[in-house]
Amino acid sequence: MDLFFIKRYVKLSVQGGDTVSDRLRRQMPVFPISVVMKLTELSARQIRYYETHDLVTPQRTEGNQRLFSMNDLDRLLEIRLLLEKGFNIKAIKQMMLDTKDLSKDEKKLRETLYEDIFNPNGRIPLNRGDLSRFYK
DNA sequence: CTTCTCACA
DNA sequence: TGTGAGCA
Repeated sequence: MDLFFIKRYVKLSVQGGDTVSDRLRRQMPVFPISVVMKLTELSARQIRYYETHDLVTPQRTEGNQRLFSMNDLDRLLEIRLLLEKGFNIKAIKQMMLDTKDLSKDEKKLRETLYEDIFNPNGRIPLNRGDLSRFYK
């Protein structure tokens, strides 16, 4: 299945509003790894591997089984997209870090980066210098 | 039967 | 990253 189709589908479910209940709904741990595998087309190995790198943080059941939320799902789809764009885990980790403690210029650059990267037909019109900051 | 962790002919 | 062992 086309990644952008899946992503759009998930986005519809993920979007919703910005009310407290909406946020809670997006954080609700409901998907077992088998469902996440099908929706993201990632292997269980990959999904668990990304968790060890703190790219996603699914909750656990009493039996220690992972339960993913809508947010987790959306995040995994972004990871896969970035992977297909040729970024490695370290780079992706840098890009997906919380942006709250970044400078204005840094935020602006990151926004531009994301717009380019997540454009279905888009290339990544960047200088090596711009990109290298994510490979530290 | 599904998922988990760990380890590597 | 894949894959299989051995549990829960």
